[in-house]
Amino acid sequence: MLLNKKQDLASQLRRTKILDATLLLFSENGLSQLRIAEISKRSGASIGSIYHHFKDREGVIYALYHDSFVDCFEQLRQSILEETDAESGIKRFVVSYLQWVFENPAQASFIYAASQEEILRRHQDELHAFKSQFYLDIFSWMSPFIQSGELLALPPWAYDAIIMGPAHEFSRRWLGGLRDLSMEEAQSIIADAVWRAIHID
Amino acid sequence: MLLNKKQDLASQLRRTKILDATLLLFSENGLSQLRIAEISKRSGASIGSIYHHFKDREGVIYALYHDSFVDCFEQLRQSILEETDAESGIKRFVVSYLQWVFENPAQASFIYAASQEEILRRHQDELHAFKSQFYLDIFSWMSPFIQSGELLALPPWAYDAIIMGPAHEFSRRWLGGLRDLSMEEAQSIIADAVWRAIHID
DNA sequence: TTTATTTCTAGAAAAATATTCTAATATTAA
DNA sequence: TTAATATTAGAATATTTTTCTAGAAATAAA
Repeated sequence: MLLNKKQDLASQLRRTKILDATLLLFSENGLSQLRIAEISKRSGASIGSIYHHFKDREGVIYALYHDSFVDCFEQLRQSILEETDAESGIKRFVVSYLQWVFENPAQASFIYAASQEEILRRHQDELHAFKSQFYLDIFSWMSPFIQSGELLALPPWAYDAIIMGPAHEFSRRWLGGLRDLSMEEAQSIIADAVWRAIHID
Repeated sequence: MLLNKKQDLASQLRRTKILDATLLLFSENGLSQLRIAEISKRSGASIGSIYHHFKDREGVIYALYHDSFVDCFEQLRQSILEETDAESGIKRFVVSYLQWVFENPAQASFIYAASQEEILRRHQDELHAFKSQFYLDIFSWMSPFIQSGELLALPPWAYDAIIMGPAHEFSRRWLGGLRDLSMEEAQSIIADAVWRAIHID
């Protein structure tokens, strides 16, 4: 009753076209120059249609943020869960994130740009729920290694800062104009550094 | 001929009042809700006066970004240069940054928010010059320790990611609503982690 | 099938906001 | 004292977002 109706498909397609145009325009001119009228022109959707599907400008931005975000997190979650020892898992996590950035630079830039906006406050609860589940999964993977003394025992917030901080910092710079830096080299250097920071000999 | 004229002082004062109001309004409603008309009301400066001093809305944002940025970097530069051994220096650097964030949360938030904007592209050269000088100073401090084998020899970009990444990641979260996390605890945990990541036994 | 209901589209009208412009005032230089 | 420059003020204009109304398309009900 809910799927595969003509309207659903058309609606989904329109939504996708709007978000595709949005990402493209963001890549060209940045978030603050993103204009509804431009999205309309570029996507072929009327202004009314955009507002119908996304409520307002922030709604468009949030939808694209959300989709990109979920895509990235799912890849990360899968990666780490495939590994069975601490060192491979932690390094794979870092490498996978950088790989996602490498493969999806526009989305990655968009996430960083949008995450600075207050937009997210409006959807705080939904985002928080998603992130919480994600961190739960990661934690339950790490937990045995913390118990066994392979990984440092730290307050929960510290893992994110120590494990993901360097990759985020590098990504922001790589995306922001330093794309000639080798992502492959960065993956190995940063993964090694994180491992030194987080494990116990 | 250039200093202490009545006009310079009054002008400086007005500029300061505009930027103070801007920071306050940003703290209350975020960057995207920052309105020139509001800044005018809050600061007592007319709209014309704001445009006279800052050219346009982005000009106001850039000026505040620049001032905050310089303040932070100067404190960091001083901190590390006061230290004479590798471990104290690296740890002091991380701790000082977190301390600056702790003491200037509004400015810190503003820097993170503004750094995502394309605004900075307009002033890229000026910013780049300032940052380059800063990194030169930091590098020349680190250099002997890299030579002597106390610190890892890495490509230049890697130091920033590894040393500052965790502090930035923590700061963003702390500023974004987790202010009950102990900054003191974070300083020690993160400084230790960075040291493990960057030194050679 | 016919009719009613809901979803979607279109773009003009309205509201919100940024920017420009002109005139007046204050300060500095000549 | 006079001319030139810097600053202020806020109305007028331009840009952009958002709302609104009407109609088309799809679905559900009869």
